[in-house]
Amino acid sequence: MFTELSFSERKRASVLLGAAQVFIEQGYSQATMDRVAQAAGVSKRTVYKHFRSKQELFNVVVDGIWTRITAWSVEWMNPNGEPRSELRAFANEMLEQLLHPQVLPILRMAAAEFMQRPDFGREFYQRTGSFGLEDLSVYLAQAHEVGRLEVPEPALAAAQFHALIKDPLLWPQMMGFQARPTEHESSEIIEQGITLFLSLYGKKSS
Amino acid sequence: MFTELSFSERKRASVLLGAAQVFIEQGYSQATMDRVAQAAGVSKRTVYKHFRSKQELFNVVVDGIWTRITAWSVEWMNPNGEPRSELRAFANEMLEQLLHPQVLPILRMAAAEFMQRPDFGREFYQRTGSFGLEDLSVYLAQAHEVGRLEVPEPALAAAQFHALIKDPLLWPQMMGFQARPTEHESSEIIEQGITLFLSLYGKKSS
DNA sequence: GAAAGAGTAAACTGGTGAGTTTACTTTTGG
DNA sequence: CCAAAAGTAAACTCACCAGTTTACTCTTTC
Repeated sequence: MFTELSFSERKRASVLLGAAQVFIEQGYSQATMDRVAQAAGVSKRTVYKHFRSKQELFNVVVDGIWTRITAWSVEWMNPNGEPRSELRAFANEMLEQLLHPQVLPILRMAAAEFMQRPDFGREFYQRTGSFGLEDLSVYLAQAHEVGRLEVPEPALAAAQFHALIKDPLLWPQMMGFQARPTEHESSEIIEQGITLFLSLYGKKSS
Repeated sequence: MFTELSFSERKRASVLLGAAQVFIEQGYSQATMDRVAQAAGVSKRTVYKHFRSKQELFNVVVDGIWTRITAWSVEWMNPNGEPRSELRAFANEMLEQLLHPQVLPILRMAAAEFMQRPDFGREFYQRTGSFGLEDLSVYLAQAHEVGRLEVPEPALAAAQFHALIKDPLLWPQMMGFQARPTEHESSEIIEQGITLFLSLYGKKSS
């Protein structure tokens, strides 16, 4: 069943959609409210009916995208499963989130924006930093418990694994390269990352 | 012997200094040319005598800081040295560059700016991506040659080591945390990173 | 030491863009 | 069906800021 949206609610949704599009392709300061209204197919006055200011609109847009994207949890990780394939699944899932076409522009704008607003920046990081980091940490601890892995410091190890996968794929994207890595490149990085990771934390027996 | 600077050259230097300061603390679009002139202790007209436009001034400032910072080479790495201490020295040197107080704002502005200018972004990345990556790769290849390490794919391994050190320290900074990591935190990350790295690429004998 | 080139302060131009107002039309809900 | 709430288009206010002009003064150089 579809949720019925009133006329007004539909307009509000249009504004958010248009704003997301414009902010993502122009960045905060380049985006104009006229452009937003145009992209939303709505009058400028309507934009201001729903959102007090450009800044407020921006906050709502970022928050919406961000919530949708970071709302994944990794409860499905199985401590008794074969570590290599558990880690592979995690890595693929993480990349799915990170390389989502809406994420990168948000990260970039965020980096620039938060130069001015360190308070907001901190709160933002709580969510960014995550990207499944805590869940991974929990999995590692459990797998250690169960004897599948040997991970005395799960939090540290989780950060290391995270870095091995995230950095080589995200950093070049952040810094100007726009081509999304090919399936082949990503899986090379993932497999080699896992190999390195397991060389220290894997059970010698397996 | 000091290089003598003419009156005019000194003014130009002031402009660059003031501009660097203003751009770093305000970001490109927030910074105004009046503010730059003021910070430089110079009239606005003089700013425009030396630089055609705000954009040109920005380019020169970024380029200057960037060149100064990335102009380090790692020729001193010794393939016959003890790998752990060679890697430790490399990591410390890299952090020195990365956490330089002028670098972070530039990285952030770059991320935001280059959203609009992918061409410049690419060139920028050649230098960013590096941060000693190539030198590290060469070292690993040589150490492999000499039998100190076992690194069949030096470029890949270099990227992995880079990620292990860079990501956990730089990413939180990028995304809003402003406190520079303590000496203790960094060295923990470095030591654990090296341990993981050597567990796969180190000679079993050593 | 005088002309040319560089610097200064302050006012000005022109464009842009956030947010508002106006005069009107459309949608909604009792 | 009819008020009031919401929407529309377009013109308007107002602040801000890149870049220029003016009417001077200070440095340099020949």
